[in-house]
Amino acid sequence: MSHEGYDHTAVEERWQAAWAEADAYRTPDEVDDPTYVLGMYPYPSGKLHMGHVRNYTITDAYARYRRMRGDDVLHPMGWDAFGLPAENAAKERDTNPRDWTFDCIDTMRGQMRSMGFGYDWDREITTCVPEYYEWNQWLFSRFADADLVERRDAEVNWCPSCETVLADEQVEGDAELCWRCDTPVETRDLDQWFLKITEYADELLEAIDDLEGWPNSVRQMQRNWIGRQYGTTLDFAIEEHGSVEAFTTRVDTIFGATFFALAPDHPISEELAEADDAVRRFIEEEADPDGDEPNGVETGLTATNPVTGEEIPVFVADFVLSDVGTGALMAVPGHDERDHAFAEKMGVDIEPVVAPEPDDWDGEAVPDAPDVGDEPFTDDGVLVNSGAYSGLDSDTARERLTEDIESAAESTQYQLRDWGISRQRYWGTPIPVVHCDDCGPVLVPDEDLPVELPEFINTTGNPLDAAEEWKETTCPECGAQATRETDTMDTFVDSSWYFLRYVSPDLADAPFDLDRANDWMPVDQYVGGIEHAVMHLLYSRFFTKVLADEEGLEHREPFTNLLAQGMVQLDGEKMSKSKGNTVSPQRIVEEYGADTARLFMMQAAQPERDFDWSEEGVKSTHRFLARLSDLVEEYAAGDVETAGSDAVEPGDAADASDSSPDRETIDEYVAAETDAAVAIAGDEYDDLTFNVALREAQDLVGTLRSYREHAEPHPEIYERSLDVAVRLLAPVAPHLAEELWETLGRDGLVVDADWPAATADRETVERRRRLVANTREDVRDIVDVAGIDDPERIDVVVAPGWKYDALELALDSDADNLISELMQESHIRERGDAAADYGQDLQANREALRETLAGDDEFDALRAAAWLIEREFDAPVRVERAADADESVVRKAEPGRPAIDIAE
RNA sequence: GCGGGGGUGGCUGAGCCUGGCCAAAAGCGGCGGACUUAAGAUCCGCUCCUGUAGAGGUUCGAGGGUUCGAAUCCCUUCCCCCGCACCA
Repeated sequence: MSHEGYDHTAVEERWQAAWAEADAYRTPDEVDDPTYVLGMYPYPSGKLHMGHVRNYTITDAYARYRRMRGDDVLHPMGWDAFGLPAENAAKERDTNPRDWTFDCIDTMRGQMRSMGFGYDWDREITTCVPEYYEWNQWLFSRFADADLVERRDAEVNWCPSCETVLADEQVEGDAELCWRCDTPVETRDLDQWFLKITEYADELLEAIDDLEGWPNSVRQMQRNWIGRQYGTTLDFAIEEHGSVEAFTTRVDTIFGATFFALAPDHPISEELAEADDAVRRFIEEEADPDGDEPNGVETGLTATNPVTGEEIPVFVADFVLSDVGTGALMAVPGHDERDHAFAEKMGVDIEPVVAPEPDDWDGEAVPDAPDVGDEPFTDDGVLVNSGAYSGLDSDTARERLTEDIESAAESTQYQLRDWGISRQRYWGTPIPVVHCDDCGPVLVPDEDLPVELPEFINTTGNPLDAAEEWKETTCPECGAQATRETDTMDTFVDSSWYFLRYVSPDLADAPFDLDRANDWMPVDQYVGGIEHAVMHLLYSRFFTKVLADEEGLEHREPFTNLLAQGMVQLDGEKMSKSKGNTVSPQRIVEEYGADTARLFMMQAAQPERDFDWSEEGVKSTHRFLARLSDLVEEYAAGDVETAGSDAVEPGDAADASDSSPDRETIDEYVAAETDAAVAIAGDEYDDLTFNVALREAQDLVGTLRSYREHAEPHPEIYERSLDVAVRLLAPVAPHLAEELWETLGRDGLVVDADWPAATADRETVERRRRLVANTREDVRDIVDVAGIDDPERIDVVVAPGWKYDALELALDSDADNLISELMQESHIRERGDAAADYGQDLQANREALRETLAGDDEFDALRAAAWLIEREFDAPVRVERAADADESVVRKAEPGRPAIDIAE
């Protein structure tokens, strides 16, 4: 037989063609509620990388598994095709973003096909075509109808050289340089379009609790991001400037507020800067919000504490951020780390007003004030030095103070900001707005959508600004001359609802077919990188909720189960182009085949864990597939001697008098292991723990190889087991599985085959395997320790029935004296000393006793596995019942542990 | 700092939820053997220490604890990774 492996290129191309021919992955519109399996669609950057391969292998394997289980499956793919890299690439190559993007898509689609990913390509979507992005515009209008769109001034990163806005991620280093041209980035105030995601902050936060199919890490990251905090707003009067609102979560510490601080860009700070040089100098030169050190400048003003009436100094301080709370805070150095540090530096008073709650506190007494000179006390406790509020616990004090202070009100703050979607770029969805001198910004009417992108103009700034002809239009309201909005949308808008478009990708009069979406959504299993934990996943949840409220979608969450897949690393480091430590999927496919790449990745680790790419591992996987291929080909070619037709059927156990392990017991062993593999692999595929499922499949193949080597396999059992092994591997190695399925003479495609049926109780399987493994190990130990070079015969003797009975009794019994209880059973008592000895063993190990297989089951299991021992030691093995064996040997046998006697 | 996830034998990596069958799967690497003219592939073993009949000892980051019994449960501590963060 050949050990060259198989011709993976030929096999893979052949079955890719066959699948296409058979339309194997098509999900018809008529199906009721398919299992929706989705991988995050890629940005078409040019080529697939290993991260993509892993991501899409996971979804593909799961989709194939569900299909074999009989589900209708929806498994689509598309392209996140808008984005700045296309503009840059177009400039570099002197082409345009559209052509470049479609080239990339063609390449990547081809690579996906060569990986054997089974997508319904009839549902392919591409976000950069007007047929898609017109619905971004339409949705923008619906959001506007629902009062969820706002245009306002915002501060953005601006590169003066590229003349465009940069995302935060595109500003590099502490020096804040443009990622493209290393120009220092400036901030600019621009009119920006926002989607009011904060309107949904509470629901987005609270519904996280019910996302039980999501990893905790992602759930927690979203909670942090939304950052809801309950507290109190209240006014401090600043002389000459009136009242200023501050937000605090610790109004219970207000008696210890010894100064007041304003953000450098707070309106009052800016006002002060005009008159006060020191303040101006601080704001312009010293303030360093990114530094560790809190800096500030005294304004000479005072603020009035609304409770105590005390006048406290007002500072402008750089640790106060204008976008947190109200940009102004009451500072309590006795009970806040940062305020403490600042007070020490500026020489402000530090007063303790909360004491730790004493262990034996009666709920009323006022404890001694703690020493907060060196360290603040930041926990809740009992109020001290707080007038009438002294002696209250922090919680109660917060409630009362919020009630009692006239300007105070309970207030909830969020870290989540509204979503600024304006981008001053070409390659995105034009925001469907026209600016009219008289009417202001006006939405483009639905019937005029889509607003299509004009031809790309290679220019330094925003090409849309340069598209004079395109820009000029008329106002939809008054008909006057007007100009188009030149901002395009953040590409996260595209991806916030693309999973709905797959339901009806060609629909011309709505973004998605509502009835079908109601049936098909939510996505049952979503798989993607952790880098999207917040942005994409939060925006998608937001869109889904808005669509539920405004458009009749009957689902409020888009993704039931989420898997954040781990990274593919090389030598413990993330693969990246800049480090040059990438492994090209294309090379792997050429060298070893797609099935090898897929199988290697899936068996290397749990899908959510990082793992190291290993060329050795790939080779090993490749050899495994070659061995499997050989095994099946050789059988199909009739090169395997199989037992004749007079062979005993499985389950038709050999008669008990025949105690040597015969061929038919081997058949039983193989049949049982096959059932076990099916049951376990199925459970594990369900849980997406492909690594464990595949281990079963690989072990089964190993067993079958031994079977063929050691015995003349029973034709039906052998063929069924080969058939099962092929099907267990089909979700992950689909091409070779098809090839071997055909070789075995099966009808149809394995992709359409049923998952094999088998009943096996996992616990029993594990006990059986454990018994066999332990027994083999014991034989090895004995042979080794006793220095037996060439065993002549090995006897394995199962314990007598009464010991199983005694064990059973011991397990059930709660009597103090087990022995007397056992001796009440005449069939045990009559064993005399042996019974007493065993009884004592049981008594001594009372707590550690474990249920074993029944005696007959142990006998059968050992007989079935005897061939493994024979093969290993090249000696005949007799598996005997106690009654048939020598008493001196039997004595050592216990349930779960047969006696072993080796003759030299 | 807060939150999340980890630390297992030469390496990778299961096991931990649901304690005993765990000196701890599997793969890789290493060693020995079979096959081969040889290499490769394949197959059979070994791979913490001691041991002439299945035993004993010491191990799962460290230290305590619970338990008849801990890689597994609890507490403390150290280290690594990820996310958030002068967040009022």
